[in-house]
Amino acid sequence: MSSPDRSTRPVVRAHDDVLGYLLKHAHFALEERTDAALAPFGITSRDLGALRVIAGGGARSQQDLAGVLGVDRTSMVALLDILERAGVLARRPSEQDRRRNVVELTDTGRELFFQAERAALTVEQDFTSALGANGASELRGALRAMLAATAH
Amino acid sequence: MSSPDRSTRPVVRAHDDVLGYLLKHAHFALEERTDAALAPFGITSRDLGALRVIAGGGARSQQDLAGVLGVDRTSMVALLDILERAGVLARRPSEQDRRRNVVELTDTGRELFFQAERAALTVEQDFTSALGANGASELRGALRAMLAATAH
DNA sequence: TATTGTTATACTCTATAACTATA
DNA sequence: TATAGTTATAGAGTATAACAATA
Repeated sequence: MSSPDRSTRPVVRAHDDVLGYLLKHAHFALEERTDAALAPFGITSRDLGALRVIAGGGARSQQDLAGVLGVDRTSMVALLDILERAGVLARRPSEQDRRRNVVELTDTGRELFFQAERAALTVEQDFTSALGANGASELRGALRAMLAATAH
Repeated sequence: MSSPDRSTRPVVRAHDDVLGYLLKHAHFALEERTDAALAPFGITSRDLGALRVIAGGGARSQQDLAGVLGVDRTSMVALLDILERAGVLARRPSEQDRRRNVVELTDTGRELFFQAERAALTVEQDFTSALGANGASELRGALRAMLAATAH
């Protein structure tokens, strides 16, 4: 009845109504905690992402790996340098195409990966504990659905 | 019976099982689309975030504003410089404390904000359209709940 | 002496271009 | 000629330190 403008033109949105804000800060908070949990292992959450792809056999070369991780191939070099120097992984030229580097985890690297992954998983579970039993998987499902629907 | 390891030590997770990956890419995709939709207005999604806080009256000084947005006060200067030069907002010394700058939207700035916000909202709605009627608000609720529970 | 806004500087991260070795 | 890895360089973004005005 009065103030029809209230419903026509909404008031300024609060921060936590803005999806971009929520996604950004949720990601930031989770990454912060994950990095803290991974610090004892001497790796970051980004390193763990690379190790996960390598461990899963999802990349046949450094360039593949860079593509999957969404980083430049030149950035990949330094990232692998550090992990190789730490004895976590090893590079060797591919036998099919000697221009390519096959990247593999060392034995200690594989062990490190599984321990670090377990630590990261614990952080995730703690992070989503407020969502209840099904909430976490529903959240993942929603995010997956959005990404799938908007993939160009 | 065979391969009990399969259930004890899970196989390497797929990318889209990792919450951090999902949050990061969802945020990135949304920001990309929002920035594209805001380009005709000459602002970015970060600018819009600042305009939203200013329009909502949620900051009493540049430092306040920087704090709310989670950026450094020195980074705030350049951001406001651009928007002020564009005639979107104006700075004036506070009457209570002349060290502080009160930041306010100009008339054209307020109009720009509402139009840009409407465009951003359309992008959000399109982005979450795969989630159905309640899905989007459930997603926001889940993200809000996580952030609230993990706020230190 | 402490604080706000500002500037100058340094540092990090990433992207671009050029080089090598292989194909 | 084209591609994979590497290196060197430059650019954007951000943080750190120092300065002027005000409290």
